[in-house]
Formats: sequence, structure tokens, C-alpha cells
Amino acid sequence: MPTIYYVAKHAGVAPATVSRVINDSGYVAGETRERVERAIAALGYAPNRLAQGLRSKQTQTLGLILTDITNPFWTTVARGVEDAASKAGFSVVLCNTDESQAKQDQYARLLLQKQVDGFVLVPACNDAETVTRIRERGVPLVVFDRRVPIPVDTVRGDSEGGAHSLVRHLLAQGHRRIAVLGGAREVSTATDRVAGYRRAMGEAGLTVDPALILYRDFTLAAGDEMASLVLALDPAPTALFAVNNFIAIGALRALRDAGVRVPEDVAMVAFDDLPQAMVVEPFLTVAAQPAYQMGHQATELLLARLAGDKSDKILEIILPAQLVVRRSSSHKVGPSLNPFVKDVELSHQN
Amino acid sequence: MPTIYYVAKHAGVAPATVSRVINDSGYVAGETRERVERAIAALGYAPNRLAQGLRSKQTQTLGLILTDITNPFWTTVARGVEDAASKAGFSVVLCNTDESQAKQDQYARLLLQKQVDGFVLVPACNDAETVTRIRERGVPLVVFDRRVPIPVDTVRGDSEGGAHSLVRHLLAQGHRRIAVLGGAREVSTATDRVAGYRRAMGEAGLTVDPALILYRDFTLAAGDEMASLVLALDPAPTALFAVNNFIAIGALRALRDAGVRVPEDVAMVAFDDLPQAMVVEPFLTVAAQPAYQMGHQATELLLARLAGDKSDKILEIILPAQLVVRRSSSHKVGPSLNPFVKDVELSHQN
DNA sequence: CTGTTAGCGCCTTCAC
DNA sequence: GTGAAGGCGCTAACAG
Repeated sequence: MPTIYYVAKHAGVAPATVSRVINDSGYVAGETRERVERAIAALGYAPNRLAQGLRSKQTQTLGLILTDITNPFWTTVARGVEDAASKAGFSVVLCNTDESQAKQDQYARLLLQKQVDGFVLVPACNDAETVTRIRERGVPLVVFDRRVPIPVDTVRGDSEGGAHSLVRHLLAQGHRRIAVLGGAREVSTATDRVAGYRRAMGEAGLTVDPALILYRDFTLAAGDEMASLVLALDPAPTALFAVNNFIAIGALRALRDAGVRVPEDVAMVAFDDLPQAMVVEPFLTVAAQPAYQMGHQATELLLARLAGDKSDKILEIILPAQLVVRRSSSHKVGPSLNPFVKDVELSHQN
Repeated sequence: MPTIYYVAKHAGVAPATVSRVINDSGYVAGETRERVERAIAALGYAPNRLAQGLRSKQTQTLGLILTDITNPFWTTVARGVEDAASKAGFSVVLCNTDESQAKQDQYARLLLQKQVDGFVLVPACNDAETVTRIRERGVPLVVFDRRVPIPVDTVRGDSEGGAHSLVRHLLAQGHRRIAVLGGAREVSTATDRVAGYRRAMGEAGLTVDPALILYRDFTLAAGDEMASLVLALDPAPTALFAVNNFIAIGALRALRDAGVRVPEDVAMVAFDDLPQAMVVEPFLTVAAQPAYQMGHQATELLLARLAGDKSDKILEIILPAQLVVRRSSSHKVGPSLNPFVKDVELSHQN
């Protein structure tokens, strides 16, 4: 492993000059630069990033902590982060918490020790501990997709608005009894989506039956369980709103096993699209978040902070979710049995 | 940011003693250790990994370079790697090459500069350059899933055998005209799977129609294109073999658009399963590779090399692919029109 | 069992 | 425009 000293000797210059060439910093005469570059090539020299980082206090590395690397939504986000970072000469270390706060905190500590320059964090729960730890160390941070209870730079999708669109769409199809298959109560995306549901129901003059709102977590198994539960209710809901893609798939599976057809017997909508690549025939009506773009934008915000944008304004960037109407909600329901229910305006786009 | 010196001063000991406590190396008296631990806690000290790595020449970090983070097969592998690594106190840096050799080489260089202790590499193509570069630096390396033209530790699925099972299964269903929707010609998994196809056909006494073997790449678009091409042949194949999951989905989509039913009009099998989470109703007959386990095992091999297993034996670990028969190939075809075709033994399991 | 010394590979200051 | 010196935070080697 050649070091900067060997290169310097080989080129007949001082180590500092080699450093200037590597980092394109300071003045180096054209001829000197060439000599150094030739020496670097001849020796196959590559700088040791640990030493660079130790000395310069910058690692050109960002930490990305997310909750489920298995979910295509998050891998798409990761690509957005990665692309934005590498465009700026940064690399990304990706960590997967499995929705566990313990793992999240562990990874945050590790990355801090590795001296990453900044964080994009998808918090496993509505808790400020990890965020606080990172900020105490003075490392820039953007919270992604989920809210935490303290003010901090954030990039997220419009969970409330997207849910509102989905439920309005169902209402327009004639549904009145709509169940929510929710995620973890401690996660803002779950509660915000329920809030959007409530608002849409309220605007339609409908009262919400609490038995129709369930909270579990963002998994297949939870979707399966919640779907089975609400279908056993009397009267059963005519439509289901799954607050994420995995819950939706779990629910669809439960419905299939129970011989319940979608959309003929029950309609279904969900938050988060499944990527094209996973599905032969797109079928679910969804509120699709611009995952890639969100990741990209969060990273650009982070890089701006790194570049010294010390404006004390805390930014909260909220990107709209797009309503995509497909077959799973295409079955119209007859006029409500309840004559007191107001009509809602028809609208398939938000 | 407290350093080891502050901690030492705070505890009234020398920095080296603090180091001994942190790393649990050397002898430290119980009472001293406690004092140091209290100081660490009081100051919120955490060691700087850059400095540790620079000094000790070990980063406790592995590099994982793979070709498509979007594909659930690879994210599952990544989890296997991650779990095996963290059990041993290593962390993993994941890099996505998008099947680009240029990106692969770039990431290898970067990780080398970051002084990772070892690599798990999924080569983007059948080329030894990256592998050679890594070995020249003396960094242990396990090649994953695909072969490269030089001998090196490898963990991979049995592509040839899995393809053989799939095609035998199709033959047992009565198919004789079977098309292969192939991946990149430069990637061993693509060519090995074609080899398995050829062997199965040969064993059944069938000659292979070269028009039925296509090579593109491992994407949806390629699957779509290849399916359209082979269906236009005269006579058209009665069964399709997609050499990976994404090709299969692309092909299924093309078939749907063309109004061709699976399995009634044409049968379909594929290499690599889609994870449960992605599909409501498992439908495709596949040769499933144990992705998680493969990642785990590759990492354990790598860690063994790191731990000093310098046995010069180069290991090539080949894990079997499991034939999973589902609906997409369940339609039997009548006796061959060609009376000279031999019967093959019936067997649904390999 | 603990302290002292030296240096990992690099970059930043400051001279010249 | 270039070189010399010092130190980033830590651990290995050696004393004691």
C-alpha cells in the first residue's frame, strides 16, 4: 500500500504537494501536477480515506437509516438518496432497523463513530431520542417521511392529504362503511392517515365507527389479521383502506382465502404503490408517494445544510401523494341505506 | 467531542488504559476499569472509528457490492450478509452497481480506500478486473452467485441444476417446444441456466431450436420483448423459461397484453422466487434459491478468511435451487405431435 | 497491571 | 508555487 510519502518521493516533491493535487486545493504548477499524477498512476496510489477523514474532519459520507429494506418503497427512496449524494461526491451507508428503535439507536451511534457527515433518518417511532443524540453531536440531519415530536428538518409525503383523497374517492363510489387497516400507533404516518380518513368522513357528514379503525404494524401478517377482523363485523365494511402496501397485500391474501372478491364484494385502497416491477397487473387503487424524488430531495436539503446553509429556519417539506385509481375500487355501491348521509362531490383526482 | 485523552484525565489514568477498557484488551484492574467506565459514561465518550481503523488497520466493516437493490432477491441476500456480519461485530456497507461494470469498479475502489476488511461481490459481468484489483490489495473476497473467469472463493446457487429441474418438469408436463428468455450473455447465471436447459433437452432426446434461446438482460423490459418475440415464432413454444424473476414478470405482462393465458395457452417457469410479501397469490413455478442463507454463508466464509483461515484451498460453495411447482405450469400438454420424441420420466421434485 | 512513546496516513498551517 | 512541521484520535510496543 503506497502512501502519500512514496508518491511524493517518486515525483520528487513534498507530501503536501501531492495532497494538493489529490484534493485539487491550493496552487500547483502544471508541470508539477503532471509529475505527481504520473507517480500516482505508476504506483497505483489511492488515498486512505480514514486518514483523510481523521485529519480533515470530513468523510464525504452520509448515513441513511431506514426501517425496512425489504419494502420496495424504501429501496426506491434509497436510490434517490444515493443518486443525489453521489452527484455531490458523497457516498451513502445504508442501515436497516426493522422498525426497531433499539437497532436505530445502535446504528446512529455507529455511524456517529464512523464520523458520517450527515444523516437521513426514517424514525422507527415517534420519539426524539435518536434525533437528539445526533444533533447533540452537531451532525446535520433530515428526518424522512415520519414526524418526530421536536422541530427538525423533515421531508415527507402528505399522509393526511393522501388518505383524504383515497377516502373521498371511496365515498364518491358510494361507500359509507370504510374500515382502516392501520399501522403502528406510534408512527406518524399511521396516525396522519387515520386523520385524513376522519376528515374525509367528517366532511361527508358521516360519523366514524371506532370499531372500523385498527392499529397493528406495517406488515403482511397485520394486514391479514386486520382484514379478517373487520370482515367479521356486522355490518361488515364495504371498503378497506390499508395504510401501506404490505398491509394491503396481507389483507388481499386474507380476503382471497375467505373467498371475498375485490372489488365486487369489498373495495380496497392503499397508501404507497407497489413498484411496476413487482406486479404483473396493477390492480390496487393507491395514494402513490414519489419515493425516489423524496429521497433525492431530502438528500439535497441535507447537503445544503452541510454546505453551510445555517439558516436557522427549520424546513418541513411535504410532497403530495398522487391518487391512482385502479380496479380494486372500481365497483360502485348503490345509494346509501342511510338517507341522512350527504352526497359528496365526485372526484377521482385530488 | 471528547477524546480518549479527556476520558483518561477524567478517570486519572493513561490513554492506553482507556483503550484497553474500550477494546477489552490487555489487563485492567477491576477498580480501574470501573473508574474508566464511569468517566466514559459521564463524558458521553464514543471512540472515533476512523482513528481506530487508521491505527489498528482494521475497520470491522465489510463491503457488499450487488447489482440491483430493487430486486427482492438481492435485498434478501443483503439481510443474510448483514445478519452474519453483525453477529461477528462487523458492519456492512452496501453498494448498488445497477449491473454496470464501471460502477462496480468505482465502488470497489472507494471501499478499498475506506479500508474495508473484506468484500462480498456480485460481479456485474464475467470479468476478473475488479476481483483482481481487490486481491492485489490483499483484501479477502467472496464472489457471490455468479462465476468469474479466475479461481476465487465463491458462494452461488446451482443455476445449471435448477434450470435442469425446471425444464425436466416442463418436459414431464408434455412440453417439447420450450423457449428460454435469457439474461445477459456475459453473466454466468444466464449461461449456466441455458446449459441446464440444454442438458434436460438433450437427456430427453430433443434437439434444441436455436431460435428459442434468447439473451437480453435481467429486466422487465427484456422479458416483455423476448416473450413477444418467441410468441411470434411458428410454431410458437408451448412453454417459456425465464431465467430470473424480473424477466418473468415482464414476460407475463407481455402475455397478458397479447391476450395469451398462462398456463392454458402457454406454460411459464422461472428462476428465483418472488418473496411472499410481493404477491397476493403465488402463481409461478420457480427454482427458488435460498437467498438469505446464501448471503449468510458467503459472509461466514469471508469472516473465516478474515479470521486467518489462510488455507490455500479455494472454496466454491454451490447451494441447490428448489423446484416449487405452482399453477403457471400446471396445464398438461397432450402427447407430442412428434412420435420420435422419447418419453422422459415424470418427476416434480429434483 | 499501568504509563510512556511513537506513529498509522493525511491535511493544514505557516514559512519561504 | 512549494516545503517543513505538527497533530487529527487512537493503539501497539515496550518499560516498569
